[in-house]
Amino acid sequence: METMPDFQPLYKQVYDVLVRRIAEGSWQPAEALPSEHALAAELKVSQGTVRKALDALVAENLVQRHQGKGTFVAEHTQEHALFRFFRLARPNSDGDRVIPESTEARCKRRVATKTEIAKLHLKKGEKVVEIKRLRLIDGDPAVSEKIVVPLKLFPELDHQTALPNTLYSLYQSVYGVNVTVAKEELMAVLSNKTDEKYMGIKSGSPLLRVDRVAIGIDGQHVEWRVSRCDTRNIIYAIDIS
Amino acid sequence: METMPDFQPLYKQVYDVLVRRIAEGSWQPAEALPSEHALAAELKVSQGTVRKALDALVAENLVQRHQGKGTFVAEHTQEHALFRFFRLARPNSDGDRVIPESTEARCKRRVATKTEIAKLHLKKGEKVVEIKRLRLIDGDPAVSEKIVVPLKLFPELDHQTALPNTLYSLYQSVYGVNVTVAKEELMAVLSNKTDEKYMGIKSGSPLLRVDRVAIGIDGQHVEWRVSRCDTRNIIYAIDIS
DNA sequence: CAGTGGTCTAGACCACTTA
DNA sequence: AAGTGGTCTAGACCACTGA
Repeated sequence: METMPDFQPLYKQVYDVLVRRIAEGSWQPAEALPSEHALAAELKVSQGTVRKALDALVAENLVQRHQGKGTFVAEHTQEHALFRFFRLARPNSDGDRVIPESTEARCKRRVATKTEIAKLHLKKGEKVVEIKRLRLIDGDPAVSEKIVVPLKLFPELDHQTALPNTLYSLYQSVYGVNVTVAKEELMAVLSNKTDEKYMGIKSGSPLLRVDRVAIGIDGQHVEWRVSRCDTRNIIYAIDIS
Repeated sequence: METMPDFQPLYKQVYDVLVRRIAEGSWQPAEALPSEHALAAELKVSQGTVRKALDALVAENLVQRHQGKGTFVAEHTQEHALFRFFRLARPNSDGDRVIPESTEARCKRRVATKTEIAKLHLKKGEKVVEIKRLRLIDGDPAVSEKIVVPLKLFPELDHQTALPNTLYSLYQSVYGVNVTVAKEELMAVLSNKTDEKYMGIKSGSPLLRVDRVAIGIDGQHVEWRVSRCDTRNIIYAIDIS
């Protein structure tokens, strides 16, 4: 194991190499990495050490292993890591998550408000794109979303045709922005005239207000999102473990 | 490694043994387990196998390792893992958690209702202890709690003098019950007469209702708890990462 | 210094997949 | 049958703690 400039554990070095290669796209999502033995031989370490590095990658959901088949770059574009950020479930569904279907969005481009400047760490006068849309569950209005993102991160986002049901995959594929972390604040509020108009809810009904700031891989504040949920149709489910 | 009735991997068997011993209280919280070598010798497996079992225990926060010192049963009695289960924060506090102080509790012992039988996986006619109490933040009512636990897990709980602010440490220290996992469902509701009476809230105000089932180390359903939060005083904060 | 956890190896064998 | 990941070992050495 010659040439060891750093003072990292070996498996950590192997881990770093693999992360870099995956980030560079050396292996396409859903295609297989070299076998553990092959990597061990190439990197001049033992299979156990490669294995430990891969364990970490699996824990972070960057790769998936399938016994007898191989190790694959995870495509967490779909389903997968998505449910980390969408924690809604039908009432009495024992926590099985659902993502309510979204309807046509209304987009606006404008200067950021004071609140938005604070939430997204913007400069005064910076522009944002605001997206409003409704989500349905079984055809009934369940969630109204207001999404605000910095225009500079997502140029022309407001001119995108047909926004996907979950924006985070669009952020990643079109703009190269990876949302990795989010901070949410939940509170109960009463529905107002707007809710009444768009969601068809009696005003004065209770709504669950979810205020989320999504944060990117470099710590940038990527998105501010306020969801107002009618918890008769959908609840917010959390597994603490 | 004789006598191997099951078909579990060795490290999993070791893991199970250790979990059982921790659950039985063979080692008190905050005291050290035998060393990896000692466990390996006793259980007739290699140190690496013990290590892998311990890795799993660490991942679940049941034990903590300290290089050079030893491996310790986690005491998530204090501060520590406690905030895993108490995710309340002051509004605009940037997610810094607080645990509102609890006031005098009202205890009752009675037969479980249908809902409680379902939530806690009880048998018909089984007895439960119901605890109701209010939590204050800066002297103002913030959360009302209804806690229901099986009497058989916590005999005489209703006669305990002075329940602690956080019950989970009592469950652990007095009854040897470790809460490791919880499932929560959040929804918005309107306050009712009872809320009005105890929390001094106008009826018709929005409340955040948190429905939690706490689950023990062996998967037992340990506690059902419904908290009703006045989110003007306190919000529910989540870090997704 | 002895004792603990942390890393690493080389090689063995098992379980699963695919051809 | 060959190739993959999954488990397991015995023993080595390193890094940290505390007497």
